[in-house]
This record gives sequence, structure tokens and C-alpha cells, in this order.
Amino acid sequence: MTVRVRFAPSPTGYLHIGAARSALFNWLYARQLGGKFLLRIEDTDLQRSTDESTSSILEGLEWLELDHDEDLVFQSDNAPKHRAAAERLVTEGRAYRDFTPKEQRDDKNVKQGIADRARSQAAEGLDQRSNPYRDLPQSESDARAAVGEPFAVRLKVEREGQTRFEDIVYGTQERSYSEIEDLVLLRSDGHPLYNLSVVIDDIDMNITHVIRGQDHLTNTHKQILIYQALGAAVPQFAHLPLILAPNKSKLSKRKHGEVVSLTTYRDRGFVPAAFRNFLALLGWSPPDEKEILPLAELAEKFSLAGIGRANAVFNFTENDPRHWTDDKALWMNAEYIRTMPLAELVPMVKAELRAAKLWREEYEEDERGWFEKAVELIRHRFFTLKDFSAQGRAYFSDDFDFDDAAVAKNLTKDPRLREWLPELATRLEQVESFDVATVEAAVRQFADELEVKAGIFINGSRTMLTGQAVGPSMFEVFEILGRERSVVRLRSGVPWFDSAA
RNA sequence: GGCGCAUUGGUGUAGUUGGUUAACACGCUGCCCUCUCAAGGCAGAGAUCACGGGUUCGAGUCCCGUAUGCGCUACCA
Repeated sequence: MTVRVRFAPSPTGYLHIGAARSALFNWLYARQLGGKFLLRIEDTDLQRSTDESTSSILEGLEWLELDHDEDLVFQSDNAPKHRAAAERLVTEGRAYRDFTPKEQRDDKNVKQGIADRARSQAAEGLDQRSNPYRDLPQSESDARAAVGEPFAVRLKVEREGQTRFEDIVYGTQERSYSEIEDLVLLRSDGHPLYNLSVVIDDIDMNITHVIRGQDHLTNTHKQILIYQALGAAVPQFAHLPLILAPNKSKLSKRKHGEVVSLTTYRDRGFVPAAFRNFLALLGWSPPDEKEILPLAELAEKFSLAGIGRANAVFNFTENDPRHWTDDKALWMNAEYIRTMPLAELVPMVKAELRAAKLWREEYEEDERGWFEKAVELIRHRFFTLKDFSAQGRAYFSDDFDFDDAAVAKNLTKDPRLREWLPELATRLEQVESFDVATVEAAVRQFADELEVKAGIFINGSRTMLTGQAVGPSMFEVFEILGRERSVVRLRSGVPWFDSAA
């Protein structure tokens, strides 16, 4: 039987990085075994589901290059089928109608309410099977339903016994029936509930392996009960450890903001392959020590056996621009930017420059060679794609900003540069061919003549030509910028010295 | 409250069926390289493997207990 897995997000917000990782693992598993990776949007919560969320999820998966097989399934489309199944279970006596009026619960204190109710039920000696409607005669149940009395449908869980399954990650899981309530399948308004819907859809889609977050580990027992009531085969389960915030709390939008949204990484200049690689390493470890794994290698080396059981902490520091997300993710992105094939990087840089209005069509045609050389030169110290339009701006535009600290350190600190820089420009105009070797020779000779260190010109020029204190080897910069731009920029420095004086 | 799961340096992880100085990556420190900053090279700091018992000649690895964290427990998903 071929492997069929699915990613089933609920469209109640952007794509969470934890969900993105689940999608990745499912995708890797399917691709590795030649199986199918299906996508199902779990939009049964009509109030919270939005179309924007759905498209944001789809966009996120596309960005990560996780393509799905077969048609996209919307769970809400299957609601009639879910209802019919619940009704069938009632006629078969595997479920029953509960005519207890719906309890009003305020969303804020659900956890507290659960604990309180458990305590009071224990005090009264009630157990999970104490529902008075559980053993209502079928005829009476039918009669009351026919009259229009509202009811919820609950699964009739046996009094004695236990569910048991082998989780591929967490091992043998057992749970006594006494710990499982007669769970609601259908609300009194006829709306099918999550546990019923997932099970029926998974059966329908012939899912063989359910790979999802560990938060569903204990619910799996209930779902197994539904599979059994329905007379369907139970799939294999593999639960994944959760991704936690630095303080080990749940990673959430409300508390942690945009760091948890996948689209943030796209918008802030991450290379998809890099983020995917980072995500894969959160909870899973490769069989050998190599951690830089492009998609094909990930798919080849991935295995559910390599998944750990302890929750992973996603490290980041709020309000710290340098550590706005996990250091290793940032490092991974820089690593990809500096080592990935140039041909793959260039289109990403193009998109970034275009967004920053720095892109010129010539880069695609006549100046393609120059453009690639420039990208190659500056990519080595960049962390994100954004750096190409920010720190790299001076390579693509004459309109760039000067870093104050750089100006102070490399220019105004030595007033003699006010005269020397224009003189250097004049010398560079006279150099015969303008390349790394000739420019270096000219600069060093000029420094020798003035009996100063060449560094003073090198660093001064760097700030003059790029606005910054750091960057690639300066002679390479001269060459890539070319004679004309270099000379103009060297001469434009006078205002700095005036304002400093 | 009940049930379940987890616990190896700051973070992510590796540690085969228990056996010498607990491994790798990120981060951190120093040195080298050097026109700056990175990258790269080299060196280094940092873990009594949550804690307490037990089994054993010997335990991060097995057993029990405790603590902490997380999850589930809903006519949410």
C-alpha cells in the first residue's frame, strides 16, 4: 500500500512555524517513500476560519516549495457526510442522543471550568458514564428527536477496556476507557466536531500515516474509538514534539507576534531552502553530522526514527534587531546566501531589488555579467536577502545613506582626507585600465608618497563609495563600481568635512 | 482535580543491546589571516547528563519516587 499523508491546518490565522514544520515532515515522508502528500483545510469552525488565512497558508507552503498531490480538500464540504456517519452510529447503538441542554461556557476560563467540574464530579461520585441519556431506550430517544427536542450526539464508550496504539515517535500508548468521556460527535445544532471530522476525512482520503503535533497525542485515543465504531482501519500515528518559546511557553501570535508566522521569514529576506533546513532540524536530527541539507538531501535522509520526543525551544529575543529570530536560523540563512549556486540566488536578489525599486532591466541583459559579479562580491557577509537592498544599496544606486559612525571613524577623524580624497580621484582617472591590480598600485603609491598608511585611503574610500565602515575588499569594490562612479563619489566627500568643522 | 508526555552545556541535538577523558551544530571568548567586517583556519570556556533512591563490578543509558515544564481533559480545533 502506498503511503498517503496529509497536512490539515485550520485557517484561523497565518501559517504558524510549528504547523509549517508538520507540513515539511509530512511532505518529506511522502516524497521519500514515493507516497502522496495531501492537503486539507480544516475550516469546520466557521466563526474563526477566513479565506485570507487559507490563502496565507497556501502561499506559505508554496514559498517552502511543499507541493501537494490531488485536490485540495475543504473539510466543511464534507459536513453532511460527517453528520450522516454520526446518525448511523446512533441507529447502530454506538452513539446516543444527549438531550442535556447546552452548557454556556466562557472561553476565557475553560481550563479552570474543566478542573472545577472534574473535582465536583469526583466528589459526587460521578464517572465518565454517568450521563442519564446514555441508556435511554432507542424508541424514546427517537420520539423526542422527532418532536424537535435539541440534542447532541455522543459516542458511547464502553465501560471496561482500553485503547492502545503504537506511536512511531512516542512508542506504546495506552489509555483506559474510564479516562475517556462519551465525547460529543455532533453539536445540538447539527455541527460536526473536530474529532469526528478528522477521522472521517482521514478514512475518506485513505490516509495511512497521521503525522502531527504532540498536542493531539492524548486525543488520538478518542479518534481510535471513532475509527473502531465506524469499523474502519486505524492508520499509523507519529506525533511530533512541540516548538516552544524561549520561556518554554507555547509559541503564540498574541504573545510572541510575527516571529511565529512563516510569512515573516519570507518578508524579511529568508531563502526558502534555508528556513526549511532550519525547521527540519527542530525536533529531527540527521543520521550523520551534516546539517546543511538542501531539499533533495533532506528527503533522502529524513526518517521518522530521527525525531526526538522532547519539545524544542525556538530561541529569539524580542526587541533585539540582531536576534529577532533564532540565531541558528539567521546563521543558516547567511550560510545559504553565501554558498548556494549563484544562479539560484540571483532571481531572489532580483526580486528584492525590484521591491526596493533598485532593479534595472539592464541587469538582465547587457549588464548581466556585471550584476552577477556584484552579487557574488557582496553576498558573503549578508544574512538576509534584505541586506542586498540595504547594506548593498550603494552598488545599485547613487542614492544611498551614509552610516554616521563610519563617517566619523573613516573620514572626519582625519581632516587631511578632505584634500587627499579628491587627489586620489584624480590619480584614479589617470590609471590606464581600472581593475583590482592597477587601483591597488595607485592607492598604495599615493600613500607611500604622503608617507601614510594605505589603510587610511582604503577605509576612507570604503565609506565614501559605499557609505559604510565594512564591506568586501576595497579594491574589488573599486573595480565593481568602475572608474566613473568611484571618482565622482570620492570627490563628493567635501561636505562631510565642512559639517564636521 | 484527573490522565498523558518530556527532562543531556545558553539553544538545537547525538549518545547502538549499561563499560575508558559525554560528541556535533549555533552562540560565546582568544589567536591567526587582513584594508574594515564577515568568511575561513586554530585554540578555548561552558554539562556533577533535573533531583533522590535502587539494581549492577560499573548507569546519561534499566527500575522506583520527587520536582519542574508541556499537552489533553470543551456542544474549540
